[in-house]
Amino acid sequence: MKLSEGVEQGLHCALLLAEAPAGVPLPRRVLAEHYGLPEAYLAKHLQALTRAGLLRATPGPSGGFRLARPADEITVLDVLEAIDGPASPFVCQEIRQQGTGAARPEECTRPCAIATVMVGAHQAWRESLRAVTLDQLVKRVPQTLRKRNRAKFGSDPAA
Amino acid sequence: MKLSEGVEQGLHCALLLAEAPAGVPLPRRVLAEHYGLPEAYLAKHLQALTRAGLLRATPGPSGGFRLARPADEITVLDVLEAIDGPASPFVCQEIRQQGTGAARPEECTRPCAIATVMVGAHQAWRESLRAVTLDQLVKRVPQTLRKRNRAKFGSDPAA
DNA sequence: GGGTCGTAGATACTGTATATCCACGTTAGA
DNA sequence: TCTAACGTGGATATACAGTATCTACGACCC
Ligand code: SF4
Ligand code: SF4
Repeated sequence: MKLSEGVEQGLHCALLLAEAPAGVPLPRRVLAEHYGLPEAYLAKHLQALTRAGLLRATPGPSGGFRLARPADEITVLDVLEAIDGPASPFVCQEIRQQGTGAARPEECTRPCAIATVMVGAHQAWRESLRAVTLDQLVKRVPQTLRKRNRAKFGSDPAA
Repeated sequence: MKLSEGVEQGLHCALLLAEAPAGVPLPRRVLAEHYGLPEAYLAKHLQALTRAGLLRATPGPSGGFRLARPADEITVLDVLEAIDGPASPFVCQEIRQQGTGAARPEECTRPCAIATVMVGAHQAWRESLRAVTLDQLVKRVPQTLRKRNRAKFGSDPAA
């Protein structure tokens, strides 16, 4: 079981966009260079985030990506599921209905205990990620680093 | 992100062993046929469970696999991590220290916020699985099915 | 109004990890 | 001693994450 590497890239980029002033879109090239990431691969994830309605993309010169909503309305879970998909890592193979010891259909009317446990665990995982917003993450970024980023991307709100 | 298919197979087999009477080992061939699973592949997972100390394997004629401890001392998490490994699905790539916007080492003394959130989610997931034992799962198996299994594997405790 | 550049978007290809299978060696019982 | 079970290693097939490339669109400049 391994989470796509794109999730971390997407989270970092979303976090950086949350740090930057609202009106200034950052092009994917800038994002890629800022973190030393392969630009083509990052493009795929930024598209996924855009399709999910988390980012807003504007083409043309001086275009780029920016958050589609306030940073306190975007959760870590939103970003993760936009990139990695909402599916549960546990996929049922209906083992109980196969082989010589197969259960009869009338014994499978209710979801089996194993599947129930796995669904519960997945929900616990999701809840834990849903509880944190980008806004909360920004506040934990070291002050010195935040200051440098603001200087880099033009912190002047009177644009 | 996808969980290994072997996890479900391992869980079903462990559950069946928990249903069967304690002293009777079941050979892997019987387990495989009971659920219609590829025997060679199942062998790999049963070995993993044995190495983890959850099952006890006895070679030779009338040998097979049985639980190494009582069913109420084996959790779903035990089985899952024995087969799929204990690693967190989120692997850190240290993105923050790369690229033109790299953070300085003195800004990375504490684990970053993103990693913290992911670790927390993983722990929530594990706790949810640790809370359920094989014994509890057995009680949720339909009575008719349980009866059939006992009849099949010899329920006589006076062996 | 037309040309040009810089952006996102879509598509095709490659590499790696997972799932499956097989063949041999080892151990314990009859 | 022969048989039936587990143990181990490696070869093969396949699915998916990761990579590179090409196309379409919109703003800006002339
Ligand atoms: S529903 Fe339960 S019994 Fe059926 S295949 Fe899934 S885990 Fe196994
Ligand atoms: S520790 Fe945090 S900042 Fe560093 S690579 Fe991991 S998620 Fe990113």
